Amino acid sequence: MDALTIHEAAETTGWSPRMLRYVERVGLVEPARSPSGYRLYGPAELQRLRTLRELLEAHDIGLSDLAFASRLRRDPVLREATGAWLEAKAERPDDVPAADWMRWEQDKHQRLLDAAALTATH
Amino acid sequence: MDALTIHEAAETTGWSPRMLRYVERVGLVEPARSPSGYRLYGPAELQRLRTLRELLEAHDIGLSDLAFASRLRRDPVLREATGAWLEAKAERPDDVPAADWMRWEQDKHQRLLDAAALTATH
DNA sequence: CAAACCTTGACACAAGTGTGTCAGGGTTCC
DNA sequence: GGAACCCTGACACACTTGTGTCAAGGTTTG
Repeated sequence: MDALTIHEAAETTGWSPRMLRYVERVGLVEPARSPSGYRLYGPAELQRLRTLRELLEAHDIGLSDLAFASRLRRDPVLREATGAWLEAKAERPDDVPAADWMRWEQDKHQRLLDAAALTATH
Repeated sequence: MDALTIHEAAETTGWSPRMLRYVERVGLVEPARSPSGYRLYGPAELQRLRTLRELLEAHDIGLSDLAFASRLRRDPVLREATGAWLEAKAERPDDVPAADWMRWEQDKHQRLLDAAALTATH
């Protein structure tokens, strides 16, 4: 099979072995393990590691930022709470007629329910 | 008018004056200024500061997390880039028939265009 | 005009992030 | 069976985040 060890994966992705372990602990790329516990990086993981590098460098963000984004998308309550707070900041009432606003609120609640249902279906 | 100085605002919101300046520098609550440069906190800012405290404590997140969430919602390119990366992680192909997938991709591009148009309209 | 505010800037410090290196001990492979 | 890998855990360091405190100087107000 075509799975690389951590040093090999480091070579082809540009990360250091140390950082591959760190990326794993942050929860962003978790490779399979061999019976004896060796990390095994398959083509999918290698690709994710390469795009991860590009993503971080292109936008000057950190692993923790991405971890938070991941949390945002997994936790609809958090997403709506932060969304609501930030939304108020950008709010310019004349931009949004009352009917649109109410429809938006309604949609938001629906989205919240949808998301909750999704995460509930394991 | 009913605008409070930084110490008064600190009293009624539970933040310290030091932290109110920090919150401002992070870009989350930016009070008006008096002609001589004093910060003036109106009812809107006070309310935002209180809900900000609740939000941070309720979800155990930091100011920087919220700042990143703000950046996410202002920058559609960043949003789609992070979204695409994280999406791949949760991906389970059997959950998503090809037709749905293509529709989703199409919607995503439309959303990206919409968002870009929105931010472009100043 | 002096007390009691306000401003910015700096020093300080704990905790978290990102990264290297090294130690002690298991695994693979020629 | 020894070289060359792998594992976890720890020490170390720089930088960021979140806070407090203090200094030097402007503002407001009794």
